[in-house]
Amino acid sequence: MTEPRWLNADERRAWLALLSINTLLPAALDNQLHTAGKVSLFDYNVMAMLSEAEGRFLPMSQLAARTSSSLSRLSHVVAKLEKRGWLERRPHPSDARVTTAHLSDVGMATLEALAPGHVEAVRTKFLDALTERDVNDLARIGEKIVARLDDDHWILRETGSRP
Amino acid sequence: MTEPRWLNADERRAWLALLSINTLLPAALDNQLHTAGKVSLFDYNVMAMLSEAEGRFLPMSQLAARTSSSLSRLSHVVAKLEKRGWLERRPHPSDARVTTAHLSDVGMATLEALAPGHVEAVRTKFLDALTERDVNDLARIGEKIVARLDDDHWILRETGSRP
DNA sequence: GTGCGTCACTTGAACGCTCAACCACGCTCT
DNA sequence: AGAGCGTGGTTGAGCGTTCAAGTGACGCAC
Repeated sequence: MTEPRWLNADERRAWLALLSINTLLPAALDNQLHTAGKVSLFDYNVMAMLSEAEGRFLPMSQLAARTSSSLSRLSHVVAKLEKRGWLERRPHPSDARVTTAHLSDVGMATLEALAPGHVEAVRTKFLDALTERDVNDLARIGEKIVARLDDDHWILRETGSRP
Repeated sequence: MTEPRWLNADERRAWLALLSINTLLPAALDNQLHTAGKVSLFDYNVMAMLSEAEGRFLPMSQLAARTSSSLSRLSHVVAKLEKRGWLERRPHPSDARVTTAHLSDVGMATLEALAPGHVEAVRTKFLDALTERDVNDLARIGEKIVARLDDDHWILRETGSRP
């Protein structure tokens, strides 16, 4: 058994910072969304991903991929959002195994009402701290990390421009 | 009501990557720690922070600061770890309001047994994807974000990286 | 020295997430 | 046609987290 390679100063700084961001940033954004409309960051993201999809619907498994979540977690959340009338589940016409989640008009309206405040929060809690170069570096580094965690994550193929 | 400033391409890339990392990285590390010793990443961090403190103890509120957690969350977790014999809570000698959490010898031994595997996982899941320059950039950018979220976070004093 | 606000926690209930089990369907192979 | 396997999704139990409320203790004002 060989001696483990402990972290050096920079590695430790990077890791501790990421760990803190990891708990503080979602908490801050969750907070804003929850006071604005009783929605969690994850809920918001589920609806946002649907709103950007062709026809505003996606199979559950694709939606899970886009939100980096397990199918189980997504299933529970979609059930909750469906009860609120923001989503609807329908069987897939040609493959009876798949369920598609559709964003309803009410859901879309809710999302549009929430979006400006949310984007503003993303800026004030996060992006405003960074220079243009920082943002660019972070995108590059972040995508490297994502690739390491899931080498065919949808992010790595995508080219969009909205939240 | 003015038009919200939507995210540009790089901002969106950075934000989506961070969002994914945020769910994938803790999941991966939690997983390793849980199979190695039925411990969560947060549990591990609580013990690690205590192990690095003078005398291996800290007041609850300072421990909460070092783990970026709420006092409530910490209180529940410390109760759990205390039941396992890894921690002990004692009243502060001069201020009866504060409780100090002490890492026990058993807790320290557990931590030391877990540490090599955990550090290895931090490397393989995360640091190994990055060059030396990436790590440096990430530390710099990460600390900026932390500062924006909590302007006197302990991390920012520890590494002496502020004016 | 007596209020009164604040501080440092703790608690319990409600809610969310994870994990393992399960079901139904489709595909392939024989 | 049927067995077996993989895929897509759901469910419920157990556990973890959050939120709001509560408990003492300190400290300052008067």
